Amino acid sequence: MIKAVKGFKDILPDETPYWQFLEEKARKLLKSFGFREIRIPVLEKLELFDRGIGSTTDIVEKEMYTFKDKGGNLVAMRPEATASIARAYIENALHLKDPLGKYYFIGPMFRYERPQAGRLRQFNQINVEVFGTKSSSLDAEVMALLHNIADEVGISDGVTLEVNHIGCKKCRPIYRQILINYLNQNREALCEDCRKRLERNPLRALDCKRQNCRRVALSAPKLTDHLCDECRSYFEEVIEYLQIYQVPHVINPLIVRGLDYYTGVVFELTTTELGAQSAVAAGGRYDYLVEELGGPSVPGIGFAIGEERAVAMLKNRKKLTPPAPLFFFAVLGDAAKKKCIPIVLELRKRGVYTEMEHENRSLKSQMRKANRLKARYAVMVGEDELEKGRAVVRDMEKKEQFDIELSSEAFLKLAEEEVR
RNA sequence: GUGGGCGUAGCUCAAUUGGUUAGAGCACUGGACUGUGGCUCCAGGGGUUGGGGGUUCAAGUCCCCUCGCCCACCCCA
Repeated sequence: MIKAVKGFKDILPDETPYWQFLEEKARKLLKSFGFREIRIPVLEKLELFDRGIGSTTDIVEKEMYTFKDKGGNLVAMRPEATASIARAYIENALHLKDPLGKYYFIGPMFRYERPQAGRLRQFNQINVEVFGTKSSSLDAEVMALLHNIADEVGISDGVTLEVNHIGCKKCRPIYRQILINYLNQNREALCEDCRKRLERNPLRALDCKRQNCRRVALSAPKLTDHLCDECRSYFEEVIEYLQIYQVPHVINPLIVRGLDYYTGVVFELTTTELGAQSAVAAGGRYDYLVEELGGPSVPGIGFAIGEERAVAMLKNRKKLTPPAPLFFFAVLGDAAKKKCIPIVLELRKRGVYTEMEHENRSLKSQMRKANRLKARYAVMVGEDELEKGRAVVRDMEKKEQFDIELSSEAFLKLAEEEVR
């Protein structure tokens, strides 16, 4: 048997209603917040992620699906969307055309990791990005959007929005040095990985999950205490605006992003419902990304929602089922079938979900199928009905039956009554 | 990449210290006065017990290898 590739999963029809629900709610809110959909390719030049995400990040170092195409170009399947969207923004000179710069994208990402609960090699994200504006109220608004999506989907009771500020080009290097000095003093207590991080990306030692490292991290100099005046007041404003936007949140000075392009405000939507994975969504400001990718000096902010994770939470609290037909046409014989097809077709054209039996099975088995599909009405048409030009309609819920004219008009009328 | 756990029917699971033709529930198909679902009853289809090798008179059960899945580390969405 040929099976799917490790870490790649089918999303079966029983599950897609949850995905549709999530995406519909998200799209609705995104639209009302003024975001427009953008669609980016799966494949990009490797260089984009190297420069965008950072060549020393875990994602780029060991998690990318990278290969040489037949033309000899080094390409990679996107491990995240922001770098691609920034590339599209630059390539299409959207900074000159689009006064808002608000985009969203829904699609799969690829990272070569060991799969486990809440973690796959192909996973889906809802990505939200704003280019061109740096403003504390906008930052709060973006988080408000995230909070509203969680709320609308019905999972906000299980999540916490954690916020932090990781400094700018000026103050981060200063803090970085202070942190390096502190970590060096506590070098003995750190795990091997964190000692490596010390050299390459000391901030990430702060969110190491090992006991000892956590202890060191907790008493480490706090980034928020070392922000420059500009960053500090900006962060204070963001927190103030979060209150005005009525977004529940906590400040967590240990939040760090794993991607190099983040600067300033960063945030995570976390939960305890997903095994070892805690982030349902995460994001932050990336004010130098566009410029670093060769574009104009344009700031940005965005976040990504992990759809699998959001869906898992949704499933924990809501039962969604596939749509059930309003009519199931149980036909006895070819003459009946031929008579019903135009009616079924007309109903479907009018948007009424209608099923019809195609195998010439017994009425009993057709009724069983109607029941299994949870059809509201079973419509029985056999020789008698053909003669009279009327169909027997059984209301499967009320267990009552009656007969109506065998015409699309009669069924449409019944369908309309059902809507009311 | 490193650990740990688990692989028996479509699904959830049984199968005494190794011991007859590997069972059950659910699901599926058909039937219970021939044109009526759900409940009940009856019957039926469906498994080279993940794969390979070994030990044994005898292996789902023990040993080895291999593959797969899950969980955790790590990392993150």
